[in-house]
Amino acid sequence: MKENQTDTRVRVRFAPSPTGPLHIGGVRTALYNYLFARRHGGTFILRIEDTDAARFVPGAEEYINEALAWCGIEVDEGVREGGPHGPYRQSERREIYLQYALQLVAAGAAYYAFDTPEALEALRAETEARGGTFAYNHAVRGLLETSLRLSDDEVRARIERGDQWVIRFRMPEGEDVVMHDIVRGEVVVNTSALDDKVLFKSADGLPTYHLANIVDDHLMEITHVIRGEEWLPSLPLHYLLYRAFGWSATQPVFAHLPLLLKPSGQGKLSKRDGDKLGFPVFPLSWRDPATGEVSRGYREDGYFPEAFVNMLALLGWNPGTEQEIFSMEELIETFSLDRVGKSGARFSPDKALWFNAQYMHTRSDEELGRLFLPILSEHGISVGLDVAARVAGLVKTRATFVSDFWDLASFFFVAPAEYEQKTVEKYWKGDNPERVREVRSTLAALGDFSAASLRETVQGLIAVREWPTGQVMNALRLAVVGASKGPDMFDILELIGKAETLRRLDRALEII
RNA sequence: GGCCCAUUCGUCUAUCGGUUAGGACGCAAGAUUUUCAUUCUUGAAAGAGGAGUUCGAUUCUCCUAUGGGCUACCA
Repeated sequence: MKENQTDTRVRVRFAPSPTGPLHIGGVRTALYNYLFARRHGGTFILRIEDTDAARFVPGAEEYINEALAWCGIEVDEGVREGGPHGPYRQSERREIYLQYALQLVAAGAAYYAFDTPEALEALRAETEARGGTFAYNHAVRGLLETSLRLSDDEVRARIERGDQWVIRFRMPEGEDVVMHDIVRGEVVVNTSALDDKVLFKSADGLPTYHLANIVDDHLMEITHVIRGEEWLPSLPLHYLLYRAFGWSATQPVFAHLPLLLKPSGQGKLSKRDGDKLGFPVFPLSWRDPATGEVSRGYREDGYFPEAFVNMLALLGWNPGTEQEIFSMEELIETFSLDRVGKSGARFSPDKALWFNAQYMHTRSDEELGRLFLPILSEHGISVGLDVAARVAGLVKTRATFVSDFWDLASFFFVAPAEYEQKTVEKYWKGDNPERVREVRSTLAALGDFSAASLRETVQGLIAVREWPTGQVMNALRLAVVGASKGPDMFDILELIGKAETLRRLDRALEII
């Protein structure tokens, strides 16, 4: 694959379950699939795996679409986009799975089981009471109500009279399955440790994940399965299913991604973590339809999608160079699965902040001004885009989020209501108030109130009077801004204008 | 419990047997600056432990420890 960088046959899929909002681990999986597809000129498919009706959550599918779109991950084939291998929602493909399950039964690779969930539960409890661990496997399947033991007539009769049944995979005994994974290398598992997984259930007429996944990946001609490490334990089953179907030759290549861990390192990041961790775990905010509980999202927290994607891309993958800032295009050019790490990564909120600040610095003043405008109007400030953009440009190196702008720049629009005590003590002393008074009268006589002119005038005055620059400038800043912060003084003065400047100086001279 | 995966600074990571173990975030100090930032420089900070293999192991093998995943008629 490394040599063959463009291979239009590359087909990858992101296959989430609509059981709630996608968390950042899921977004990362989608991103890696997308990058891999684009890198090789292949196709990125979005397949909705809704085979568990009980866990379906309204709005989850829309959320997935919106989250991917926000990240700039474009779907080539999917529920919305359509495509030659549809439908792309498994609940709409239900007719196709049973025949495949039956094919496996006919081949002796699977069998009917009539045990009720209750009976199984009782068996499990009984085994555990004896200190054992229950597994539906080669050791017990011969004892249970299955087509392996029952006669064909009995099986047919039970099905016809409406008994519930499932089809289970007949896991071979004592066989070493040798698997290959792009990120992990060779993995060997002996089948004796595995159980007979349910493939299809009559109760809802739907397959389980394992069957649906293999059948759909085959039918959709998926070439590479890139998914989370939590799937590694079921890889032997999947290998065996491909073999039982006779599809081993066209079986996809697998890559299991390391998990994203909680910042504490204790456990994988989960949907339920919500924002209990002090940072969002979801790309977009989410309102739980059942509880009404709202979880924070990166978008609503003010992250730029490019920064979010950049941060996520580097969590588990690295280019092998020291470059850290990547546009989507650069990621596509550089991404490769063999540079994906093996160990789980803890998510670092600090690094996410840093990434956003980096993107903030390179955003144009105009774009930031546009984002600043609604915040200004929330504060009752009505100005043009040009002013908002200029102010944004002056404060952006101090900000991580656009939402920081107001705190950093409110003094451009509103005179200080109070003066920071610490700064008053430090700079509003000695001759400083008198000096400010003199600056004030000089400015009052000044015609050209541009930053350049102001700089020349004030610095000229300071030089002539032989004042200590820092003292005067800081006293001036205190009077105009109210605190010891902010951009260049002369830029501020130019922006607020002559009248407002004089007003603020007068007020400071009077009050402080 | 069983099976599987992993293990380099606090965190994300580089290293494809020989390096002063590199970078980034965060932290500390300094420089620049009229303030706050930005930026730049510098610093502290790591190979889980034990056996092997080898002239030589962070790198290969094994054991232990620790962490994680899976072990549903969920995905």
